[in-house]
Amino acid sequence: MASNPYTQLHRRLLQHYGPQQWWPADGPFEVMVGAVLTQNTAWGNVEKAIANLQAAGALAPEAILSLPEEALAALIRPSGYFNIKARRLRNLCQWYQQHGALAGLQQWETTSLRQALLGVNGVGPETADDILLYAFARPVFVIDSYTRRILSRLGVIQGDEGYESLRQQLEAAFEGDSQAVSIFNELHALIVMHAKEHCRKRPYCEGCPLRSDCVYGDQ
DNA sequence: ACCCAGGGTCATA
DNA sequence: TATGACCATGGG
Repeated sequence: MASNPYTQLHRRLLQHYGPQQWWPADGPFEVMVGAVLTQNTAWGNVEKAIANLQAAGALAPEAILSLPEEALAALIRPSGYFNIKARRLRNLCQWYQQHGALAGLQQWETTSLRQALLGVNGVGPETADDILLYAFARPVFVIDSYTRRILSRLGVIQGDEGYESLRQQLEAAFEGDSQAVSIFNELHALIVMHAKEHCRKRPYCEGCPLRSDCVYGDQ
């Protein structure tokens, strides 16, 4: 297996934090719901919203679609942007049902599935890739602001690359690796873990695997 | 009181 | 194509 800055980052983070076993959800559909709800939102708030949906028996596409949008919005209120996200959840559920739910969608090729997801209003690149990787186990790397930040700080990237460009760069680094899905799964999760559990609380991560490379905050 | 969080869309130039 | 406004709750 090739050694490059990305495989090294994966190794360093994995050794320090251990396997993350993402996505924190019960099944593919719940992954999809979480992917929409977590848009620009702290995960803790998403958990509350999902708990509300669960308690209301609304953690299924039919249930969500049968709910008045206003009622749906009320349930997901803790996750913020609740009016917009209620509409986005509905869009996603409609799309999901129209294409034969999980069984139907699983048969699509990754590229087609990605394009179709991006066609849903409210599903952008990152949300689509969350769903592809964590709900459909496709070898797609999720680029988020943390990834951009860390790679930029490590000097691996410029920082102003477009989403597609970055994604393909990351995926190329693991080209031919039969464990790509598993590695992409872990690396994205580890990057988020690293950002959440360590660097946000301290300017310099004491004992963190990125050491002095890891500087959060401005500049 | 301020800042940010596991983004995305839409209107404008 | 490239900015800017907007969406909104909750924790540090």
